[in-house]
Amino acid sequence: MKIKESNIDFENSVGPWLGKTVKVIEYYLQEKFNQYDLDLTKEQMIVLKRLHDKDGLSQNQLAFLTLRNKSSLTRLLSKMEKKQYINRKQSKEDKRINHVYLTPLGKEVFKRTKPAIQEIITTMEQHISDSEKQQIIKTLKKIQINFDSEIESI
Amino acid sequence: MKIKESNIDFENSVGPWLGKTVKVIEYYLQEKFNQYDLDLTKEQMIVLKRLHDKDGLSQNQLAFLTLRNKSSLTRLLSKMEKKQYINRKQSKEDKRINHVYLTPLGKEVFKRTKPAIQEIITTMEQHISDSEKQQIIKTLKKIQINFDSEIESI
DNA sequence: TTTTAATAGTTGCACATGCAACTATTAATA
DNA sequence: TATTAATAGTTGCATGTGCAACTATTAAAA
Repeated sequence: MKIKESNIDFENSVGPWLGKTVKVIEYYLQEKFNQYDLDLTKEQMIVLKRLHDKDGLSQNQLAFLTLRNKSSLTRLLSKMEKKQYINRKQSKEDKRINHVYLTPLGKEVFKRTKPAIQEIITTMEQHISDSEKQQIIKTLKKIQINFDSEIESI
Repeated sequence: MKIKESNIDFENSVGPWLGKTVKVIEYYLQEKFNQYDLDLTKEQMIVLKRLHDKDGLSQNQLAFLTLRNKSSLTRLLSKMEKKQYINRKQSKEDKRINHVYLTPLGKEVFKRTKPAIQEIITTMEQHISDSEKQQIIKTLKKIQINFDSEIESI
């Protein structure tokens, strides 16, 4: 008689599927950027996008919006500043704060990402209906909320 | 009269949702490992898991299975070897190949990850029905296939 | 008002990553 | 068999990451 094993069904859990999917997307994204001769990492693209939405954000706000540690953002910005995509300006009201602005070059580079991004979205969402798309987003939101409420309760 | 803008709906695309969800999961995962006093990164955990499934894999196979570059795996293994979780043995049939084995310590550490992993899965899948779970995995598979066929055709 | 907190950003440290060039070894071809 | 090509793994280089300690500045409390 075989005793039931209490093995964890890690493989059939959602986690690994998510992880792999994201890896595939990221790989393809970088590929596209290279095809379009964009001197840009996906992380830097996200920063450009946020600044395009709202220029002059503080580093803190930018770190929050792009879901990264402030130290990580500091270094990301340093590289982008060296490439002349952004610049920092110290706030006059509060000297602790740096406001971050897109340069004309930064704006132009962001504009040039658009067709690449569009292609990626098109590729990704092939054969996926609109309701299916809404459904997966709904589930992803649920997962995030599951963790959020868990983390807050610590 | 307002002309329709051809802006990309990046925000409502599935990509960013996936990215954020994975970030949240990874954060929580590392948190749990610390709680359980596991001297382990999530990447190292995945290697342990693969070796637990099949001991003695080559580095090449392991890199493929864990979805990473072989150079990245080399360094991951070096750290794990230093921590005595694994060891490399050169193949006698083909001296280019290293077989990777779990040490007793590695096995023990992997065993100790199980409750942590179980908690994460439980948290993650709260309020998510089984059919919903099957649905999201199905959609994720579709996305992967979308990219795979795109990449192959290059 | 002086002292103490909190906040914004930077830096050292350790980790993880992909690409391309490299070494050693094995397989394929001339 | 000698030469060439392919393969497995390592290393240099540049990138990105979080944590904790640090500086400078501002806000709050004694």
